[in-house]
Amino acid sequence: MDNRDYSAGDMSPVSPFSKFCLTSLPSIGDFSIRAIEAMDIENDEEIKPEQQETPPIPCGCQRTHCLKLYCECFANNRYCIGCNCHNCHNLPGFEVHREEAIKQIIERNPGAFREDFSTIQKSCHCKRSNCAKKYCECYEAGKPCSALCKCEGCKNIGNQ
DNA sequence: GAGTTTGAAACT
DNA sequence: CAGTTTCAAACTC
Repeated sequence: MDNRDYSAGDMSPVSPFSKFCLTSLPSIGDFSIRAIEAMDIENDEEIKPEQQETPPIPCGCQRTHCLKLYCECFANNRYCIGCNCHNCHNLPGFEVHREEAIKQIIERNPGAFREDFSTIQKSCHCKRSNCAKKYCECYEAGKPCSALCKCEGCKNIGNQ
């Protein structure tokens, strides 16, 4: 008996890293199906945004193949669906590339893809926006800046 | 729509 | 760890 994990459903063993992704990043599974469906209709202009559960936030990445955290889709554990990106590798057909990229990012920052990402207190380093524009991640998240932030001239201090 | 500004992410 | 560069989005015109 080999003790490799074949739970992915095909004949390929599941690496520890893949297993991590499958178990810790459940949204990938959901979106892989949607992404494949979306690929079939990518030229169909009749897509109705209001029918989609999660409003798409299309990226426009040009240089990163959507495999770095600069890409909003990739950073949120989503495949690129209906995006305006170029040479996108954040798609079901590039799993090897994706896994390698995710692995690198997790090595650098183990919390980068945490499932409860949205609940983590963000911290910013804004200097010029006064944390009053969406350049500021705290502001964009609708949360006041905290002691974790190192911003200057912060006006995002909640309702005071 | 083109160009500028911004700050996170990535890199050194 | 700090400084610098790269990047894509937010913003302005």
